[in-house]
Amino acid sequence: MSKDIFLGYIKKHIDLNENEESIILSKIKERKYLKNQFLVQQGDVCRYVVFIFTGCVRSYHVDDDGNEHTVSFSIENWWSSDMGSFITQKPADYNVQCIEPTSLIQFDSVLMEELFKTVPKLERFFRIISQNALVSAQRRVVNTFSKTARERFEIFREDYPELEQRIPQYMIASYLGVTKEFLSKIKGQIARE
Amino acid sequence: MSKDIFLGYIKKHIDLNENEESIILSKIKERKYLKNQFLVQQGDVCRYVVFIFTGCVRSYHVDDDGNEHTVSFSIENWWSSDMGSFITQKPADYNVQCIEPTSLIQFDSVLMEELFKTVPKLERFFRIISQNALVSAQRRVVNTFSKTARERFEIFREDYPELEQRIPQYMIASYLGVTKEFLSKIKGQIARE
DNA sequence: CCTATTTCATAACCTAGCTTATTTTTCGTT
DNA sequence: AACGAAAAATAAGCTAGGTTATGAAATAGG
Repeated sequence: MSKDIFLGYIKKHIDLNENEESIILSKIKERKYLKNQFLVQQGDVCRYVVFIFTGCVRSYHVDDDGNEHTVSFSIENWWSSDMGSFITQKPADYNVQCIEPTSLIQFDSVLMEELFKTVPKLERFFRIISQNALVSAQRRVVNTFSKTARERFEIFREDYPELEQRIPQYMIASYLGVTKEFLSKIKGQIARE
Repeated sequence: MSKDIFLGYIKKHIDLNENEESIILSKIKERKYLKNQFLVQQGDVCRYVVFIFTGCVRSYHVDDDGNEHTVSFSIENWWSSDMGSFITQKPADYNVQCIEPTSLIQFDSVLMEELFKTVPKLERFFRIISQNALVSAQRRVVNTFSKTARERFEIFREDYPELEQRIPQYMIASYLGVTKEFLSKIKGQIARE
């Protein structure tokens, strides 16, 4: 059952005894979203951190010129949120939108603190998760500065091989930090070789 | 005394009782580095996470073309490390170098786990710290994509007003993701207005 | 199955930022 | 104070990637 996937995921990073497992299981429940539904909209306060069972979710910022910039794609067994807004309860910088029908667990801040209180080990779990996410965000900054758009695209393909098929190309462009026209040009170049 | 600065910093995020405070105090000690000394060098395994009392430390990656890309500047009351290398014990992606004489606390992984075991609340502390760092790393990615070099420079000046005076300009350029020549041009433009 | 809308490809032209080179300024060392 | 080395300014020419525009292909809804 899909809740067990969640437990399994946690247990990759920390140990849980049976009691802790059952506490966690008792508190979480699955929720489904349709394609194109928003989990948060830029400007609203983000109320949830979610863990995804199936589907795909995109976080993106729309800038003053109306251009979209994708912060992350989140798929099976991964997290999503506007963490900055969730923590501070200030308006979100990002839209978080399902780009496929998506099933997930939704954690609001009350549930989150309740879980931390009853299963303190989860602090450790989220520490580890957050550190890993930080490491890859920093790597992305460096790649943006040190690699060409084409190199970044090739790295994206290697890092997320399945993802390219599931996501419209203009979203990938906005994740790489280039226009859709230029990504199209790059693909043309690669194909011609 | 400078160790108290550290406690005060922790207590901004979590509560500590006297016992926990004294455990922490008993385990940490100050260490000093000279200007230009390395805390880690790219390719070595990173053994420490450090908390800085005074001074300034820069983390930067040198790419295949020999160009430097600054990941972060860390000053008073902030952290520094190559977290990816520290966690995985794989070769570091970054150089971490003092750009001023620096006094700090050095945490190796043994000390870190010992602290987590004796003062489990510190897991929470580091979770919060890591989440905040993640939020600003993601914001930096978006800014890199959505703002011009000049705008990013102005944001840098606002975010870290004192820092510009303490750091050579070419390092700021490498933090903004532009060449030193182009940053110089930007400053010329701004001055001429 | 048909149409409307979204997505993608292609191409000509344009610009922010890079390269290379030279000069000037600042700073650490003696 | 004086010298050498590092840092910063300036400028001419260049390129990765953006803009604008148009048409083709794929998708989704009815």
